[in-house]
Amino acid sequence: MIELSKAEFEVLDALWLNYPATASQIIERLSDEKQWHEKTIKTLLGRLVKKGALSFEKDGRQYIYTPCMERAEYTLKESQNFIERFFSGRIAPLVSGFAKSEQLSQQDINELKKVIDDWEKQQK
Amino acid sequence: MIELSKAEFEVLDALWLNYPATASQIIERLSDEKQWHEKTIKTLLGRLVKKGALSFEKDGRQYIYTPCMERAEYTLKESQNFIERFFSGRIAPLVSGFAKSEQLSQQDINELKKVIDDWEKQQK
DNA sequence: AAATTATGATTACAGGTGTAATCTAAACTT
DNA sequence: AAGTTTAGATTACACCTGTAATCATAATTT
Repeated sequence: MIELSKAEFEVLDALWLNYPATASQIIERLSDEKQWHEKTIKTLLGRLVKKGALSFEKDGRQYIYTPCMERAEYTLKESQNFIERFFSGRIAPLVSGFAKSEQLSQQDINELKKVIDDWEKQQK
Repeated sequence: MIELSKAEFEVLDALWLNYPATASQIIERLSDEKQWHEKTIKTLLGRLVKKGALSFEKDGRQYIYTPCMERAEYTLKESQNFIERFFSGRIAPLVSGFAKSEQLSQQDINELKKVIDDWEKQQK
């Protein structure tokens, strides 16, 4: 699995919003939430390329970046990894921990029910 | 939140198995799964103490370590953090990602149903 | 054409991390 | 009592990370 740092992920996440995109577009998108210097974001873009998380094409002297994987694919791997590390690979204990500490809303419950429902339908 | 590295967490996890415990007991427990040198584990214990994740009492020249928090408490915080970062704080999309990629077993579904059930009962 | 600007590349630098080795002193052996 | 072992403390060191600044160069402006 490609290992991304927190900051690297946030840059990639800004690209996932809409891609391909140039560095300046990504910087623009991040400018609301983060106080990062433009140089910082460029450094992170470079590291993402080096790690194989992004590819780019040249357009004049600019680069046009594209993620090398989909967000869902990446977050799935991260999730598996997380659940393996903290809950021996079982997902229910994670949800159960939320329930016990009153972190679940009725909306969460409804959404979870739907996921279960869909899963069962799909099993037929 | 106390931030622990991967390796630090694994050492703490070995202590959570049964505590209080001495360094040598922890080293013994980890010896099956990890190829860590004894010195490495001692370094990690020291870092855990420094970060405030462990406390200890002296017993002759040995230390007897105790975690400063419960496992469930720590994993809950990590989970919240994780879900915030990758799923904007919503838990259902994480579970849904597992479902879509066929990572859910019937057992997982049963366990999830029980969590939901218990939650609903508790709401009365 | 010269000056300025903007882009990516390279360099910087402190603090965290994995992975120990060495040091120091107390406890145990002989 | 002297030597040896062992526990924790200190030091080591390369790579990762956050956070840029500087450099080289191509494009744009004047």
